[in-house]
Amino acid sequence: MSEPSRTTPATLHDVAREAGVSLATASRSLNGSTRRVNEEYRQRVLDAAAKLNYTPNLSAQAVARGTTTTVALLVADIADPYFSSIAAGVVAEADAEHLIVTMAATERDPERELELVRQLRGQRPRVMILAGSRPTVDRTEGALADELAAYEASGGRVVLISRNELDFRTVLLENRGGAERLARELVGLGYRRFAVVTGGEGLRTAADRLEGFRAGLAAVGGRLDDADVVRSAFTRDGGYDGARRLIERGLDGIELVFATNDVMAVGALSAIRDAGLTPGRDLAIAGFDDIPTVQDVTPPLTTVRVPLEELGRRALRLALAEDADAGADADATAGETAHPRGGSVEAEVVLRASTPGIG
Amino acid sequence: MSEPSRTTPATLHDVAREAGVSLATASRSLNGSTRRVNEEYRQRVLDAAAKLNYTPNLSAQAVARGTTTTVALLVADIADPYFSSIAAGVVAEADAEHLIVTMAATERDPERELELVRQLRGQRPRVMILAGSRPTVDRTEGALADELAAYEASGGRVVLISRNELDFRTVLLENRGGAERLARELVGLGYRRFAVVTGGEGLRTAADRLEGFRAGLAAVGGRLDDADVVRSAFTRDGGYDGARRLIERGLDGIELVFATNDVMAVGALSAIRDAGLTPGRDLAIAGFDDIPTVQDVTPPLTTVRVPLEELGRRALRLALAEDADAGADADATAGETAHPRGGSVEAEVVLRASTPGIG
DNA sequence: CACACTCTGGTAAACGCTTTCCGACGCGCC
DNA sequence: GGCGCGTCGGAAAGCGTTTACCAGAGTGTG
Repeated sequence: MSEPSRTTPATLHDVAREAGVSLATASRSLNGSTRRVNEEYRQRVLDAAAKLNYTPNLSAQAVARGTTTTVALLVADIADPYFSSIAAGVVAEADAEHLIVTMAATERDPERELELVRQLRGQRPRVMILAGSRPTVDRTEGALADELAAYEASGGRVVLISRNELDFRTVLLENRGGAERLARELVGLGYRRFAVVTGGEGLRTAADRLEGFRAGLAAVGGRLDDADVVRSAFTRDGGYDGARRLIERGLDGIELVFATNDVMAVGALSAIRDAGLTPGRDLAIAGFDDIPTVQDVTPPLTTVRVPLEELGRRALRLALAEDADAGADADATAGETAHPRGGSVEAEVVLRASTPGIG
Repeated sequence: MSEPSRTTPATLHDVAREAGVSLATASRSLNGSTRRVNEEYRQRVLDAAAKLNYTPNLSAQAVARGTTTTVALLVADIADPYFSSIAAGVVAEADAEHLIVTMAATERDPERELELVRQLRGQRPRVMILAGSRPTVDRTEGALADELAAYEASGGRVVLISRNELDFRTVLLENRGGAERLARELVGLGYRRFAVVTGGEGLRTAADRLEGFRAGLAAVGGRLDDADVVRSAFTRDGGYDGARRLIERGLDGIELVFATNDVMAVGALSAIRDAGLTPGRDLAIAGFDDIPTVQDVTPPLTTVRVPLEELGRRALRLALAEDADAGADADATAGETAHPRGGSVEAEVVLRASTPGIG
């Protein structure tokens, strides 16, 4: 019991010695090797490992096996409910697969994103998941694509979430379709004049949602003037700011403002209220994503539900599934054959009190 | 240009060969070694590395150096704004220190937490941060403590966030004090009869907040009957449920309900509204944490502001700082000497419309 | 009873790095 | 001109694993 509190963790070597077997046997007993080992030895090893509180050194295993159990996840902002929900999904699924996830935040900066990808590549993660879209035009895009391609060439798997601008496995969000249906439903409720508060710099996701919304309105006779599309940061404060500007400028008949994501919508909601208007009555509002919050604000927000956590799970599954998929030496002249897309996660319009029926 | 798209990432060996130098020189050129290397060689190595798109294999470095650049973060639930904000702080700080953070979710299950700690230990992370308290009484606590102690003995650093029940470095949240001041302020506004909706199973954080609240009330003559403390899950739905039960049972003079965290408060808010009451007027409500959402609900929630992201940053800084701190061989007979605490992050009462002045 | 198998332990060679140690070289000094 | 010293490349020994390969034992067959 006078354990001298050794300062370095037990190594496999220690376990082997303690159990009186060779390194190889110890290794074989402790992990799922194809080789069988005598039950007695096995037990001895297990006991020794328990006694020494042995944990395999993952780095060493990675080096020896030439493969890690890591998945890297890149999001724009961890505190944003959109991303944290996705992350929760990724982590949950990873856990089920005994994978470990490392996370980094791009802070919506393409340069930073590129930098992080480079850095994360050093981990040799099994898969790399990039969530959150980047500007539609962006001068680092080529570099990012190259970096990711190099990563895939070396056996890694890239999955993009809701950003189809690069040619990799992607789980798509039905941004366009969801927004289009939302537009139709809103017109069905009697709304005619719309405004949009959306993310700045042409984020792909925002652009798709806007486009879908436009298309939906066009189909059923809703009106959205270009002047009534205001751009701002893709955040809560951006939403607040956008709505404020809209109101200050004069609503001039606008009945409903569509914020291209819920955190913006929530900000917009507060802006509306702060302007002395009653959201829902004086000015209706709708968002996109269905983050948990929107059920608890007043009025609850009409939005387009996206199964965010499922999005994350799906992304990881897609990355892993393809391992089987890759199968034969698809390596050869695959050439132009696009990567298997992950299909699209469907979005569902959820009408709530923020867009009461009118007329 | 007929690059045959090699399938394995460039290794240091490749770089050395390409540059026409030895492994040692290549290694020395690419990382901050103490040894100087001839500028010409250095440049050759750098060029070769760039040309081959070389990224050092972090696992191999870890094995060779005997130390990683990883920090492990354990939270209860990634999608919960409380934890995701803390995580954002940890990640931000880690990034500044060129550390990589790996994240896992305990899902509020002590067994799972213990399991994760064991698993994560395999990574040999430089520091391990545990956020979120666990039940005050819990039969796995001893095991957890042992596991963490073993980890520290092997050179790792444990930091606990807002859970002082174990003897490790800790960033404390001023739960008790904050709640106490909140109670005083509320009584100052004219409230006398209180109820509390709090987390079940005796979570430490929840318990401290309740205790502080009680103490504050006691000091200034507020009334909180034991029967008016309802327990539920420490989540949004738990808050909803708790408030609902309270209301169904009959308010009987209760003027204000204090939810021991904001996500519960938000749930409670909805419950109040769903019960046909007007929050703030018929029943006031206050929370704790000041998560972003509470400014956007109606009415905005009175709460106790906690700088969550700072909490995360602080935790990591504490872990790293102590490296210097540990200094001499504090190893010896430190014995009862408590770990250096990280001090307490202060909490500030924020009064909002959900608790208007009365009387 | 020799022989070909199948099993299963152990030995040692990887894996991709870092770092210690050695030795070559250039320089200043007495 | 010999010698001590400082500088800097390279060879090689690790780091903690896994795994290819070998060897010995047991088993069934002709």
